[in-house]
Amino acid sequence: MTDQSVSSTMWPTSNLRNFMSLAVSNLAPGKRLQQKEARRNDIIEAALAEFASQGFTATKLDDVAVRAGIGKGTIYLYFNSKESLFEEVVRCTLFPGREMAESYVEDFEGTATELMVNHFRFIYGFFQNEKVPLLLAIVLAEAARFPQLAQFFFDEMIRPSRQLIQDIIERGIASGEFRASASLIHHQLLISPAVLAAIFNLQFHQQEPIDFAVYSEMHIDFILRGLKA
Amino acid sequence: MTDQSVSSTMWPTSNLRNFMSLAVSNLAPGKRLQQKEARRNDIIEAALAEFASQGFTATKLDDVAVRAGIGKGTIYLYFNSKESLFEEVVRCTLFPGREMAESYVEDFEGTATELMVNHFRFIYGFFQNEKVPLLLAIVLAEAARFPQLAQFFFDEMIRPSRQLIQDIIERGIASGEFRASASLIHHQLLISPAVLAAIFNLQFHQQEPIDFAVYSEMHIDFILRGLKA
Amino acid sequence: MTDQSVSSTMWPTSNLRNFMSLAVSNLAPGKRLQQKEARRNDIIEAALAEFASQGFTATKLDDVAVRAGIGKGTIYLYFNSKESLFEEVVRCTLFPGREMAESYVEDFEGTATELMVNHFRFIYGFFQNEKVPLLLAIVLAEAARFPQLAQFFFDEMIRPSRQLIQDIIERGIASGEFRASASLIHHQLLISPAVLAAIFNLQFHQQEPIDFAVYSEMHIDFILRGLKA
Amino acid sequence: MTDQSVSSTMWPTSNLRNFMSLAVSNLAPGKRLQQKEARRNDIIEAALAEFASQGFTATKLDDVAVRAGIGKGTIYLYFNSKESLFEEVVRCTLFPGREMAESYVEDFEGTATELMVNHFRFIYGFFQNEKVPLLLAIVLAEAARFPQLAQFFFDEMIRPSRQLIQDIIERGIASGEFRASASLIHHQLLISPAVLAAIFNLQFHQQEPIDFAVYSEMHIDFILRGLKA
DNA sequence: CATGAATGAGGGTTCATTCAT
DNA sequence: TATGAATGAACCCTCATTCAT
Repeated sequence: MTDQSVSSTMWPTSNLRNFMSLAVSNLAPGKRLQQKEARRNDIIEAALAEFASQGFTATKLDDVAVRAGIGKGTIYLYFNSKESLFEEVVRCTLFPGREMAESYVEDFEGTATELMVNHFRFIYGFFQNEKVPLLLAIVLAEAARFPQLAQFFFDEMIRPSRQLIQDIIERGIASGEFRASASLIHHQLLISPAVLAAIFNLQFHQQEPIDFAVYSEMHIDFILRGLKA
Repeated sequence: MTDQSVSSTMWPTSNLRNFMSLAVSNLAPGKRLQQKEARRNDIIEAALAEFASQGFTATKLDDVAVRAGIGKGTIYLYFNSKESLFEEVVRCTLFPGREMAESYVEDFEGTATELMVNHFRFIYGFFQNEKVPLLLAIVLAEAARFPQLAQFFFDEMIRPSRQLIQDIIERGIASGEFRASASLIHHQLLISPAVLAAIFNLQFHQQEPIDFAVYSEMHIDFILRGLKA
Repeated sequence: MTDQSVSSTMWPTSNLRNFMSLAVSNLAPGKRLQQKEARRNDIIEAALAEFASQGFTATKLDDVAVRAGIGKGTIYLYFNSKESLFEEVVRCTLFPGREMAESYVEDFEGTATELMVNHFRFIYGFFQNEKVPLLLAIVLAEAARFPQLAQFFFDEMIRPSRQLIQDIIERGIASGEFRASASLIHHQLLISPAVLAAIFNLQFHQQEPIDFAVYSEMHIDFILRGLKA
Repeated sequence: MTDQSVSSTMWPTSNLRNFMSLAVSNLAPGKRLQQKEARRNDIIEAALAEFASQGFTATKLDDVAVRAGIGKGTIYLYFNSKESLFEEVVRCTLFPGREMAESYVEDFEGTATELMVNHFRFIYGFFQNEKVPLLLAIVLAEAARFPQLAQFFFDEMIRPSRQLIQDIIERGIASGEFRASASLIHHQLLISPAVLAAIFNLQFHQQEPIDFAVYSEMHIDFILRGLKA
């Protein structure tokens, strides 16, 4: 195996599922505001579930309302439209992962190899939350007709994700762990197998589920083989 | 470098665009049947264009009919529903690529390395047809709501695609070109970067188009690094 | 009385009600087209009834469809929106009157006084069709929020109406029947009592209906007093 | 000319704009009641502005509340429904004009001609307040669907208005200024040009605004010609 | 008294599907 | 066989009205 040296600092993937609720429920000034915030979260959570199972267009706001246990019109007290609700769902679901990854990479002090390994383990952990790949699939499929969403997704998710990986690669090149030509590698080369596997696992799990534990380690091993000096 | 040794037998990517029309216009018994077949193809081609640019739900059968130059009701003489039309479109668009790839791999007589290189060059050539990645994106996003389509897609596209790659890998292991442990590699590890890059190139080409010529060679190089003995 | 000299050529007000149907049912090429045309008229007639009794905003297209004996969606085969349907209703209801008046004035060969008298008798006859004043009231009330309609109404109804009256006045001045300063008179000064009386008669007929026969002659007499040399 | 003899006692049109506020702020028993009354006026004023610019149906109570600087629910502490609020707005906007006109006519001691002239000058001054004609237009258009409003409007505005004009006419006949047959003249004959001109000026001012100063004097002149002995 | 969050019926509009011609 | 007019269910969104705080 190539990933021998991988060490200590593992990602606590177990609590990834609580990202969203943690992220939104800040301290609230008054009781009224607190409730409003809670209600807003209810809607986002219900919408997430509906979008994930129905796709964007096929999702009915009625169903979102029913699932959230509120009236149909209430949604419009919190969001301007179905589309902006979807954007919020994407934001709330995907942002926490990005932020955690960013701060982890920044603070990490081990070797680049270790960091790369841990970063991808984190990614796989994040994708375990089945909503994430579903949203990714929806965005990938419908981005063309929602330019605003496409821009937002590119700026806030794709670009930062690329930056992280490039940073890690640069660090590895500087330390002599990775080959110099690795700086040219497009980050999609590295991350695509994780994204697609997550999506496939959802959409085709009836046909043939992928064993993420095995798949992810093989992927990481493959990456290290491709990068090593 | 790993990618220099690639040789001779290149794919004639230039005529990839004609796949579909070729694939569908099979021999027809009588003249009447021939016309029916032609009409059916017109519809599929028109539907492909619409599905590709609008997505599944947003595509209107009116527009398909207009583009095909026929009446709206005529579509229902050839297809039972919008959904089954979509399935046919997927089938007709993706099958030819599979079949060409299969016969190519079967007949190839060079090294496994060469074959792998050419196979992926073919895949990238096939994905150049911009309809293909869009259909993939749609299938990936909506598979959950079209179980029949998901099953068909898995059986007819994913499984054969995996088989091909595994065959090539086995051949390379047998010849000593690839490491023995490569037989365990999931084919998605190898193919995902091509699929996702194609989709990204469509949905985010406004943000940052990928140079396929560069990307594909880098991808192939990366694969060979990961597989080599 | 001032209107003594009024003579012969009276307006056949009795058939004013048939304007619309006459105006639209042109000869139709094929049977299919004929039916489409008929259906279109059905919708306009139903819409006229609904708009007249409910006003623009309060009119439900469901009700229009029910009254026309068709499905709700059918309306959109003939009109782009509720607003454009309303425009068509206005056009079909008010145009015939304008055109008849124009050709009558042009062809008339008697004195200006006679012409003025007959013109206003025609106007009162036209307003007997109770739909007309109702549409006028709606336009007057909602024009501000439908600029397109306002423009159309001004160009096609108000301006031509003014032109007719000014023509008659000029003719009377030339013949010495009317005072020279009458050329400065705004046409609204002359026509407003007819318009408002028609509207009042509809909206307040429960309170105190106006006897049009008496009112119109008094109005005409008043006009002649104000114009005479 | 007929309009030169108009004399002295002109209407102080300058302060017509303050009618409304004056009219509503009656003396209030206690301080609490005074505040309630003030709040009520705020709502009416805000509603007037909204109704005038949006029409009845298009006016949103949210906007009224925002404009009044109060909560949305508060409106229902003062009015039973949107409709009754509208009635109150009409009442408060149109009443003051009626009352001022009535007392002016009653107290006037000059000739009937002078009185008629001044009365119409007052009317035109009153209509300068752009809210008035808009409310008139709305009432005219929607009276059929608000029978209660129609009745109120007829009793409180139309009938008194007619009475005033008939009084002036009678006075003129008695003094020999007006022809005897003038007693039969319907008051709408005289007042319609003012009403419609005001409405037209609002709804079609983009197309062709009417110069009220000129128009009103021509109208008055026309009336005197029609009435004179 | 005052608030404003919550409601849910209802409207305009779309579009897959049907069927008479 | 082919058509395209007709349908009507469904969806997003609005807003007058209510009521717990």
